[in-house]
Amino acid sequence: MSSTRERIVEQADVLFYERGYEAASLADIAAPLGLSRGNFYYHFKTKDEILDAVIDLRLSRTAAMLTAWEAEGDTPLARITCFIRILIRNRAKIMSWGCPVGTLMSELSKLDHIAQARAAELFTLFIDWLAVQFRSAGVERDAKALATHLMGRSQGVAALAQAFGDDALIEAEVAQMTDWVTQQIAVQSTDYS
Amino acid sequence: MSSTRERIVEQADVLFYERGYEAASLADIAAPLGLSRGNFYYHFKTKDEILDAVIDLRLSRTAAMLTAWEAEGDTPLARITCFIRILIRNRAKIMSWGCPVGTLMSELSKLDHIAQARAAELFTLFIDWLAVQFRSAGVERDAKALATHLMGRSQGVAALAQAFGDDALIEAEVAQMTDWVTQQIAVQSTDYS
DNA sequence: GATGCCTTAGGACAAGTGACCTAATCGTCA
DNA sequence: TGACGATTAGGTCACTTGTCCTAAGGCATC
Repeated sequence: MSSTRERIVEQADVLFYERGYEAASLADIAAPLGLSRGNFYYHFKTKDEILDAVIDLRLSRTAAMLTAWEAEGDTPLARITCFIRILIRNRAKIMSWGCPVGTLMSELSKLDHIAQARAAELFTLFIDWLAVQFRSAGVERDAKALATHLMGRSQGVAALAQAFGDDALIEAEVAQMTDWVTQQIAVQSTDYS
Repeated sequence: MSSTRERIVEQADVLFYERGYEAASLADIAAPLGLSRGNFYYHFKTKDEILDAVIDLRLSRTAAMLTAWEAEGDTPLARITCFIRILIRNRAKIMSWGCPVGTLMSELSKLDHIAQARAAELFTLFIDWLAVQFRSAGVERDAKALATHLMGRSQGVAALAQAFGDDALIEAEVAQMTDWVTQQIAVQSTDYS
């Protein structure tokens, strides 16, 4: 039983990603749902409220994905690899519309939108989780910096993939990122073990 | 003597960067120039034509900057460092509005805009130039891949800087990128010299 | 001074936007 | 069945958008 409100949020989530927040109109969201444009006001007072709900949805989905990765990988390296490999798993979407987190952040920054800070939490969610993984791999000191670095690397790959639509580029960079993580964990554990 | 057309393009360049292509209206561009909105039609038939002119402007400015770097640095490493350090030189703008190239590409992708391909040339310009530098440093084989990698790294740093507005993050990553380049050049020249 | 071209102002236009209201419909419970 | 609250459709509102037209201004040349 998906309520109308939930369906609106899910459709908005898709269109905000594929077209951008501003370019996606309420009519665009309403049409595929078979809803009239006007009754949005019952569920949401403004378009910004829909954006808030979309960010909430993404935050909870991201959190769920991260906990799923905890179970999926039995070593820190395996879990971090789950993160890296979303670039490959979602490569088709990324080549078309970029990273959902990065492109939203970018647009909200230019609009000076209030939701900017909440959208940045999506980044924080990933980075904090990665830092936990690095720490559990024995990297205590630079865990946060390594996590941020990895997040940046994946953002960069997404940006270039979107620009060039290049499959091979993604795979090459993913391989490099995996090597880098392996090396970081190895170096640190020999240093401190 | 800057013609009205040139002033329009320069103002559009700024606003397309700070607000985005769609969000920047013709009225926004006309107002600070003291021009009436209507007479844009004399210089440009459509808004898309203004975008083309802006991309032309950016392409020529980028090309000029790259040749300036050729003269500025006397070693490949010094020249590549010029590239890396634009992240620091433009850090205030980057933290507010991201990378001009990356954010434009991202927006045009979502709009399925025809100019997308031409905007990607901005990336190519940088990458080709970087590849030349790597080659002249003795790195023959992977020059293109290293150049692309470096471009991606800087895109990632810009994305995170925009999200978090963090000065230290930029400096730390810039230092890492410089180290990485030094290492790549050193490794290759010992391999092949 | 008169001619003619380059340039500009100002407004009109249809289309689309988010916001908002009201009347009607639906399902549920008494 | 009747009533009531939750939900929706349909339409209006003021506003902004890019596009486009027309009349007038500016300015050099003859």
